[in-house]
Amino acid sequence: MLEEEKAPKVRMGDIAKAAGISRQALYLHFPTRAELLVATARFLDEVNGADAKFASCSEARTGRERLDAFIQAWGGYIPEIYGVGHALLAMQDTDEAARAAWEDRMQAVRSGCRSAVEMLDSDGALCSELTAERAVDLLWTLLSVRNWEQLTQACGWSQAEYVREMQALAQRALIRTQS
Amino acid sequence: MLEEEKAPKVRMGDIAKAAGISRQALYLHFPTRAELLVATARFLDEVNGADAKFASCSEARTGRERLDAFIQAWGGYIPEIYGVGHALLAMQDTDEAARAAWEDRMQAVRSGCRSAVEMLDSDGALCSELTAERAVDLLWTLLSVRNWEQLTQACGWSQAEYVREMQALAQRALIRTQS
DNA sequence: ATGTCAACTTTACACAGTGTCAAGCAAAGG
DNA sequence: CCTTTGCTTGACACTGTGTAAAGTTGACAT
Repeated sequence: MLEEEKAPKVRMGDIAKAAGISRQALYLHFPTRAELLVATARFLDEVNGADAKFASCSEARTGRERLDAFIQAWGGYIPEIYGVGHALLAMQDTDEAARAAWEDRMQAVRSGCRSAVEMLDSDGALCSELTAERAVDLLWTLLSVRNWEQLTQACGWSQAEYVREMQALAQRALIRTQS
Repeated sequence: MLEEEKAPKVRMGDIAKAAGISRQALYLHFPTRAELLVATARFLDEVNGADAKFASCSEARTGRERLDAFIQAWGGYIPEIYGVGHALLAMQDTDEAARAAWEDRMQAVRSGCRSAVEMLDSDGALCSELTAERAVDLLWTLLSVRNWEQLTQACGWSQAEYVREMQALAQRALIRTQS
């Protein structure tokens, strides 16, 4: 349901109905809407084998390979959690639990960015205008779910285009030009 | 009030109280919360001389100058409308008027991006890996309010750093490397 | 002085969605 | 047979938006 266009408008009652139980029964399983969404996100991670996808990144031997692999993995992962993510993002301002849950996931992405940047740095491949920390900030921002949303939704990019262009952009943005 | 941290939580009653009138009187002036916010945005544009700031971009003689000038102008403009913008963004999913109003403003930004990219292109300075359209998509996304928010809030960049880094990034991202 | 109009006030209410609470029912299992 | 578990139904509190109606106040016109 969350993937069907209007994620934030899926109400507790809708979910209950779809599950074939009463709205109240839903509250016997999940204390709040936020926690239901968070649990859904965790469930999706498990089902989709999220860990495995990201594990393959650490096999990369150069920083550049790692950067590409990470963008591929994360970029391919976004659409799978976008439904839940969107719903969670929509309640950031009103719900502390939702904020914390999302923040947590984003910090995980950030540490993925950091790994790639550090590997680039130790290869001596990091763009000379950037410190490692600043490069992490930039990459992390480039790869935000909102940016994916804008590019694939508003700009009409396909998933494959997104990954390809983002890899190319990240290289121009972060990697020292050979000279 | 909108600039004070928790923009989306400013309610009609809060505004009325601050204005020294009753909540109902507010509805005599603005039919809905969304329209009040939109009117506020327009008002801020006027007060801050938004047009003038962007007009100076078109004086640039090279694409690169124009790119820098546009990022400077828009980047400097974001903090001025961020309060209202944030409140408007927060109600995108629930309020069609808010969505349309924001979309409208963002299309204006996009056309600023397009002007800069086209000038770069006609200078022959556009990165060879990019079509003009794709460059516009990228620049527009790079300069999103959400990205500004993430970099200045979550990453702790100062306004000056944001502008400087964004100009540098845009150059690496869009401009053909001299070779 | 009287009338009228505009801007506002107070009070009340409809509506949506979340979350709480309490009483009851039905099937499973010692 | 009795208890527990998982549910059901129904009612309700709360928040915030927006609507509606009746009353007040001051300015200004005749």
